[in-house]
Amino acid sequence: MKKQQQVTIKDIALEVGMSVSSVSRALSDHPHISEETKLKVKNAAEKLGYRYNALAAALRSSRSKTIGLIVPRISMSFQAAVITAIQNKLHTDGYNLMIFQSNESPELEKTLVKLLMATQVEGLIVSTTLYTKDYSVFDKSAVGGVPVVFYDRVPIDKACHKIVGDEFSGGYQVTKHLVEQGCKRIAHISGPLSCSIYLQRLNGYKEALNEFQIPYDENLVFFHELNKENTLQSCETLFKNEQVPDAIFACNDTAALAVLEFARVNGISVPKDLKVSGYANDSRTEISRPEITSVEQFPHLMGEGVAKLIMDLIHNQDNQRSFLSLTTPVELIKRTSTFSELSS
Amino acid sequence: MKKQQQVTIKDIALEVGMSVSSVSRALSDHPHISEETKLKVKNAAEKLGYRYNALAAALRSSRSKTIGLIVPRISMSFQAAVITAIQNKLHTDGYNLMIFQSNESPELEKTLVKLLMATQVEGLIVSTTLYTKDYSVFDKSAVGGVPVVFYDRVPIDKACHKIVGDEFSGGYQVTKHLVEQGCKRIAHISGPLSCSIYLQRLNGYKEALNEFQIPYDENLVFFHELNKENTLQSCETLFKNEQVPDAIFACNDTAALAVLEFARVNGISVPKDLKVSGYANDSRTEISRPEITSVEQFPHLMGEGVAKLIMDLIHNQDNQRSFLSLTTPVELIKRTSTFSELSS
DNA sequence: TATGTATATGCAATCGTTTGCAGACAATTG
DNA sequence: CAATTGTCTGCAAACGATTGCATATACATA
Repeated sequence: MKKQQQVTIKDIALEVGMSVSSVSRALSDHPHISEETKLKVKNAAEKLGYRYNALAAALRSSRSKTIGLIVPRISMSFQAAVITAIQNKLHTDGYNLMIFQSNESPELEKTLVKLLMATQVEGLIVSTTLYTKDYSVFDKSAVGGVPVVFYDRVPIDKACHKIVGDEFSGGYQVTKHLVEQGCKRIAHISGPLSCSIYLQRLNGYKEALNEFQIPYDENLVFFHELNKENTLQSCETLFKNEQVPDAIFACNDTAALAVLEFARVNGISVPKDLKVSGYANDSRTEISRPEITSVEQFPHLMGEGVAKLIMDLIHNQDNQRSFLSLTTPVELIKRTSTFSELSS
Repeated sequence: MKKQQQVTIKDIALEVGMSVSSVSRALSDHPHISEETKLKVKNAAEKLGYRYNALAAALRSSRSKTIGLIVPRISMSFQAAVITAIQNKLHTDGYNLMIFQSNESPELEKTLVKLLMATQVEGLIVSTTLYTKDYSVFDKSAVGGVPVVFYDRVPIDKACHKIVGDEFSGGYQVTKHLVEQGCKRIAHISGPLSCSIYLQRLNGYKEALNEFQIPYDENLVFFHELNKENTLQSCETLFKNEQVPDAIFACNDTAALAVLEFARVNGISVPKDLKVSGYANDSRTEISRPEITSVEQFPHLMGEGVAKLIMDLIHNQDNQRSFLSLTTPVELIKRTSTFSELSS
């Protein structure tokens, strides 16, 4: 007694005394089949315990009804929210989502692309690792013409379909807000510039500085993975100088929290002596004391945009030669970490 | 110019002047093929831009190399961590994971099971919704003998393969700790008892009360989804009585945070007048002020256990009639939300 | 020389669907 | 009544791999 024999449409055909083709059509509600037979067939299917074999169908029709997604990690709350939105939307269109995590490794990312292509996905959705530089695996030729949509972290300098948050504006708004709070020496703790989002936020930061005629000081800017350890390290460096910063704009909330911890340990008062902003507006920003100013990215909006776009691309496989790009809004959420006690 | 023609092993066979069977075997490193031809075939594959079609292989061999997973939502940090562990482990074994979210809906959960069965997964991993009561879709007959492993939230009163945290112990430890801190009226904010974890934690709670001869008072116990709104509501109720609680044991950290908020708003001092514990030890517990006592569940351990178990079950499809159950440890993490100021 | 063994390859069926085409039959039309 | 149309159903060839079995060759052994 091993693998119990599967019930196939052939068995149903035998049961109701019809051909497999008619059974197939009956099950998929083909208009050329009479209601009567449809009912008969469906009942027989039920009775025999038939289970549809999507694999066989996909093979024959070369429509797998599956979309692949590659993301650095699902544990980032922003990503989890985007993915959920994508998945829900795709589900209503009868598509499944195959989710893989690259763990920030470009090599693994490459492997996963191939893996997904092997499973015959009809579309590919990608938010790249921090270090992805070689985008050749995503080339039209490499993916065999399967549509690819990037979101959030997208290729720099490469035309592609993409949906991104308005990172420039986010960077700009945070910085401007800090300036307006009276800050003059605004440090920026950024991720690696190989990653699109950090590049754009940096540009926004520079733009705001420029607008207010504050010189860009590269001693105030750091590029590294935005975890706690690295951030503490950067704070260390920042506060070793005689000229200490009066604000720190960190590029995610984990980093902002680390800054707060540093401040606490070193007796620096936030927001009085140091103003701190994060980015992404994850749920910890509200819980922290002080609450942390951050930038909301509306992951749900982005997810829906991604899903809509990929479905469009799949359905209009015309000789699509141009690329679509959508920018979703951001919103600065001002909280106590950036308000001087006077104004609060 | 539509769907560009796929390169198949047939094309390779043509190219190198061999049969498809030999090509197939060469590509999969079959021992009966000479190294020489293997090389020749692989080069030709590379040259022609061949991409393996996992669908076709799965259909023929009836081994899809895919495992399905259904989880209430991936945005819970505990779940994200478990999933990541599972996925990494399965990947090393050449298996893919297809992740679906039930959004706490038993109906959707049922649909997803069928969907996954249709895609011919070789195994199914499930953490149920809060309200799943009908487990018939997971019956051996319903899933066609595909192994099913439950984790975290598992069927109550139904023999099955499962991996669970030591919820009883968690509930017991939290309660005992609160008693030892001098609490006499310990409220318990629990999830619905249709969900295994809450049932077990409640039992642990009762056990500890019993041990210290504190009567179980059902006015102190609440059952509902553990979101902020519900929890605030329960606090409201609790503090309307003349006999207010001196501790609240909430069954997740979101609820514990809501309790803290309630306390803050109502001028109740934590931990002095009210001690608060959460569960799951998510990253917010450390950030909150006061920091929240919680229970670490070691999601990574659980994930690895799940992956190992499902692989075992797949590889030993013997007439397996008995069920395996693994209980992973928990650890009480004591923080300031439960320490009276005297002892701190 | 006949037999046995090991190594390398090919034949052809098979997995469970989908789908273009053709055929059967009834109903409608001029 | 013949011709046309419409409705329903069946045939058989795919889709792209895997795999049991047979075969071919070479070499060693009795």
